[in-house]
Amino acid sequence: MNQEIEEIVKTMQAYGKRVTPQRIAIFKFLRACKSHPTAHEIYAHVKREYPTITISTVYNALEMLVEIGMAKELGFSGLGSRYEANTRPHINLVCQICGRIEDVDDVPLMEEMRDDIKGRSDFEILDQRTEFYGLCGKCRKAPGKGR
Amino acid sequence: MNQEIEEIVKTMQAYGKRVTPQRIAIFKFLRACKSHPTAHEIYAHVKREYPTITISTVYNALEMLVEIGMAKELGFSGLGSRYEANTRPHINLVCQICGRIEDVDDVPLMEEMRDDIKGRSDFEILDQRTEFYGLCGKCRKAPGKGR
DNA sequence: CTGGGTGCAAAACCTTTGCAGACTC
DNA sequence: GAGTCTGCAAAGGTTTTGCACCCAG
Repeated sequence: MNQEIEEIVKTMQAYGKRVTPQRIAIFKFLRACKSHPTAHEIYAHVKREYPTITISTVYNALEMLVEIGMAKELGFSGLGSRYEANTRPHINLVCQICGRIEDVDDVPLMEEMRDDIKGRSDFEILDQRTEFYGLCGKCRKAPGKGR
Repeated sequence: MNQEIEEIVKTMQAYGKRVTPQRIAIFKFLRACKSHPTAHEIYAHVKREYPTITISTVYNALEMLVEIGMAKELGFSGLGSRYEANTRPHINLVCQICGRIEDVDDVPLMEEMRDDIKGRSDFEILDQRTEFYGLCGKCRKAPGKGR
């Protein structure tokens, strides 16, 4: 953990961003939490430690984390955005029943696809997002147990 | 065009949905429009032909189209959702300057990736979304000309 | 005719903005 | 100390909801 915190502190400083305890707390939660939380979920969690924090501070911090490349924002239909600290290219498996999101890392095909697109168009790729929607293992086995 | 309309009418009927002129107009626009419009853009366009239509009817129709598999909704951070009638698996290239979205069809790697994920996890894949973010050809050549 | 859809208004929700005071650097 | 960030309040924009009337089946 300390190592990760040092990394984020250095990155923030490199970008001229100020290191505040609220920002550290938000990042720590995002890093530890595998569930791709919404801004409100992050807010609810961090509020335990910093009861005076507001949602606007959370949005502010998240925007900054995305800007310096330490977080990613995933916009979904209607439900608002979810955030994740896994910034390496990976695939998200989104369960349509329980809403949970699993990561799948180390997918060499993602790079292949990137190269394929590069060869086909004059689009300059800077970032990517790959998602599969369906049913996670739990929800397949336990129908009707969703949110 | 008539063929496509017949197809959507049949599909709607198969799902027990009512076929209204507003819904046809919305679908026709979505089918013809390559720009992945927002609900408001669709509303603005269809309003020319049906001046009494409201945004809630548009949302209603779009929800139905997504439900019966004739349209897809792409949620983005903050800016609201965009809709498309291209329901085959494809890649979207999203320009971060001008906001335009290009489709890339016929990417066999998408299927390979699907199979790869199937082999790795017990997640049942029903749908997918693949996007690359960056600069489209025009915006690469003409910097500062964005929206 | 019957139920679903449209259109209207209002509400709900998420996110952004403006600003005074606090804190990092 | 200077300037950014926080916290508070309010606004903005998108999407949803409730309901009377209307129309497709």
